[in-house]
Amino acid sequence: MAYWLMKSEPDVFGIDHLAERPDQIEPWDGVRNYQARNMMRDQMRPGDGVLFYHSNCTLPGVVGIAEIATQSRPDPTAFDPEAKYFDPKSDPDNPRWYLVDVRYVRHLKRTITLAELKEHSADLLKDMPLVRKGNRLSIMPVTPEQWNFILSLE
DNA sequence: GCCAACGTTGGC
DNA sequence: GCCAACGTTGGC
Repeated sequence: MAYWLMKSEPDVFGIDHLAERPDQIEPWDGVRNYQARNMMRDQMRPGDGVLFYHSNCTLPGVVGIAEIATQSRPDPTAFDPEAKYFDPKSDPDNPRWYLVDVRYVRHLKRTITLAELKEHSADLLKDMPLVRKGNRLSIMPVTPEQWNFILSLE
């Protein structure tokens, strides 16, 4: 079982939206970055743990825990000309983009802020892309050590 | 294959 | 709203 961190903008789709979904599950569509795609397509497995991160907001940070609910499958929004993330270069016979379903587990008791996590960017979290300047990766692997450490801050 | 231009992310 | 950092695109 592996661990991940997944970013989302709370104004668009935050942890509260996930918790309020029927079955508390949501397809993680719209990812259009190859590194992030490869992780979803090739490495994520049902049951993997997810740190749910809020980005582009007043208090960026880890706000909850989710889990991977399904194996990856092609992202249908890439084939839909009406969809925001339509990609004419993605062919149903040879899909370019993939998604997994994400299931809500729980809110954290408080937000573990990016500022707090950055305090550990020289030691415990030094290999985590999240705490590096200019990082834009929306999905990243988390080691068991990082997972345990971050949640110990709760 | 190089690289400038462009668009997006996301903290602040 | 600003802007640094970065990924992608497309001309050559």
